[in-house]
Amino acid sequence: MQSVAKHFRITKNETQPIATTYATGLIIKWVLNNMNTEIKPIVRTLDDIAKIAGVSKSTASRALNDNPLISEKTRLKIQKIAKDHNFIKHYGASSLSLNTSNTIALMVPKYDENHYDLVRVKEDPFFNKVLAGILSQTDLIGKELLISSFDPASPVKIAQLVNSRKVDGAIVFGATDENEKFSDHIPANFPIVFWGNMRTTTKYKTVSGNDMEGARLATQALIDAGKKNIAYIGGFGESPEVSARFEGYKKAIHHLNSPKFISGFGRYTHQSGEQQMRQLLDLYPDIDGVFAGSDVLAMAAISVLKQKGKSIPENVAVVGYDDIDMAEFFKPALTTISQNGFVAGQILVDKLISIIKKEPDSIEQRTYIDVHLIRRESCQ
Amino acid sequence: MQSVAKHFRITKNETQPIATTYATGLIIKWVLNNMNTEIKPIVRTLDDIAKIAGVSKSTASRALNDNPLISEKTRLKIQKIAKDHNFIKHYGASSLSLNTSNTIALMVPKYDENHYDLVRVKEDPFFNKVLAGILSQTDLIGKELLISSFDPASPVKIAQLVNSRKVDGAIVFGATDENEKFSDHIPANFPIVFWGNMRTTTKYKTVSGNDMEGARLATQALIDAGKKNIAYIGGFGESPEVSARFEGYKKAIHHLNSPKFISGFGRYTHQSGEQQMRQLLDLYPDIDGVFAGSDVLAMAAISVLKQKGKSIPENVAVVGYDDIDMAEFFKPALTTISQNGFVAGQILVDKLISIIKKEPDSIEQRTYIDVHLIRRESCQ
DNA sequence: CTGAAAGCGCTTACAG
DNA sequence: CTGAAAGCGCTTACAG
Repeated sequence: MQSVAKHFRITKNETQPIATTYATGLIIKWVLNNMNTEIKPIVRTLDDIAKIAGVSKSTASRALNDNPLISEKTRLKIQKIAKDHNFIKHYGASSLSLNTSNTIALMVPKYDENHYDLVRVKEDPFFNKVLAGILSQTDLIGKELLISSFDPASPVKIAQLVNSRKVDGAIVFGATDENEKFSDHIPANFPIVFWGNMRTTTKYKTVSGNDMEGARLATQALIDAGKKNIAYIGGFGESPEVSARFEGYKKAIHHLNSPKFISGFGRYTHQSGEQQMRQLLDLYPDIDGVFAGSDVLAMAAISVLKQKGKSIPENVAVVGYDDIDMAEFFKPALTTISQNGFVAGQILVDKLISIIKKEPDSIEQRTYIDVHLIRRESCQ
Repeated sequence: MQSVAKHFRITKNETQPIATTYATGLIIKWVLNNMNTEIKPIVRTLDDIAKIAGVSKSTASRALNDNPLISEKTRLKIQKIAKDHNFIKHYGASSLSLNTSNTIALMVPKYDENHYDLVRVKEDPFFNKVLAGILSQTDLIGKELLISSFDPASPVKIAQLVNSRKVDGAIVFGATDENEKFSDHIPANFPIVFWGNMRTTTKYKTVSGNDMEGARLATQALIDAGKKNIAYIGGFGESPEVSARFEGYKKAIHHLNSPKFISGFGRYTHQSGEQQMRQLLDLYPDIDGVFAGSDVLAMAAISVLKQKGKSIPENVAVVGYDDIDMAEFFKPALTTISQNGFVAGQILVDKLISIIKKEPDSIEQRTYIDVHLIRRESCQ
């Protein structure tokens, strides 16, 4: 059935069977450690451990799993043997027997709507923070993390990964649309949690930033700084996040003056930010405040404003969004909205675990992470 | 043995056994789809598929694995049945039988030497690019990726993950020291590849940037721009990368003048860059060129130089390293060294797979990824 | 080209 | 508190 090679666990060096001896019922496999000719037996399976300890593999299994049925003496003895032999059990066998993987998946979009390959992973600094939070939390609770890309146009891969029992559930990034593809392949009670606001009210559980509130805070900061003609750049319909930021801006501004805004099509690029700011200044030369939907856009806007001879924040105050690392060191340092991505990652893991464990009481449909205004030079 | 719940694959909705019928030897499990009361049978195992197709599970297994023994007619029939029933095989069972995981690990350091938790994941934009390259390549060759943190002081976790057969091998980030811990737990022929230069000549296989050559190119660009008093900031011993960059600088400069450098202790922070630049100007006021070991340091240096009334690049030219996204939009746009992290990720995967497959001919001990000079305003 | 059977290495209900 | 045995769902050498 299996090849001979299979009987030798990868160990310190190229394993090489030299002799097979039967002693006290235990098959001892000797291996030539070809670096320093040190010879050591290989312990591969629970059965090997059991035979060394002189117990059954049932007992060995229970001992290693801290099953209270086993006496402390026996348990400690077996655990010591396992440790001394660097025994580690076969994950696949465990997973087959228990029908659980002890692993969750992080699914990242292979393409976004503009077909940029893995752009979220490659270019979004916020992704790093969330990933770090997810990793930290999975580590804390003793789970492993699989990371995999998927095509938002055919999310069946997510369902397959769970159905194969390779993972117990999935955190899904960057799917902002609950399209038919999702609804068709993935039921509402599937062990899955989304990062981000969905474009439509969705049946799936989500964790997201509070974009509306963040945008309101940002705009309010401009109002509090005494600004009266406050514009918005960053688009208003491309994604739920963008829509929510635009709504937050309008909410804060409605009693002041009519909204001044420019739609930023496509991505949140520096180039687009410069172009939007120029158009805005042409249309409304009396602007004295700008809320930009991202820090990159804010920096682009500031560079245009400076070119036009405006001083920041005296003539025009600017507030960004995201609090990227650069925001602090930009001249002028950027006032912006910060969301704790690390905490978001931790919450995503906890929420997914609750869903997997079916703890309906503790699972809210929508979880929002806090937003904070970081006040720096560009608006104070 | 197993609970009843185990017999119901997670499916469109909360699974709920309604009746168990025995028909033509096939146990048909009916499930009430409680959203729309649609009723559908569940196909969980190869055996189920085999019975529907009227073949043995041996044949079903071979057909789904495209085994050429099976006739095309039978194969297509079985594959269609599997597809129609959204059948996906149990990963753990497959893994146990084949003793392979079809998965590789990406190990990231939980702590660096200064005990910053997951700083690499959280703050290194280059990590994103490498991760995207790794993901893209594992996807291409049909492997999955597990990402896990480890404590560099006890890398036994890496060996355990491989020995449990949860992964077939590992890409290790951010371990720049081959300390005894590594040597003790992980043999030279272990299926593992490191990102980065090791501090000492190591027995392990590595992929890394060509830091010496990058630094030489950067310094040469300053020389080519006619600069004579070229300084270096960025430290010279903290890590192999930093050492190599310092060496590259010295190599390019040796015929020109005596090296001028400041050690940057600790992390490559903006604050540290400003401090180093101030010290350097105090010591050598006649500096006309600066090679900074990172773009962040270069930006910090430029901000200090501007404060001191220097114009860039006329009075002092500056070259950075990394080509972070911001480098292009900084004023002045930064001349810098670029390494293709995405390609590095792809190479890491290919190299690890070669190691796993034991293709000694095609595996070089050290692989260096290309470095390029990106010429922008700060040095031209 | 196909099938019956053994095996992969765990876990655990059952019996003692 | 411990063990023999069955079972998890695959794969494949062997026999036909």
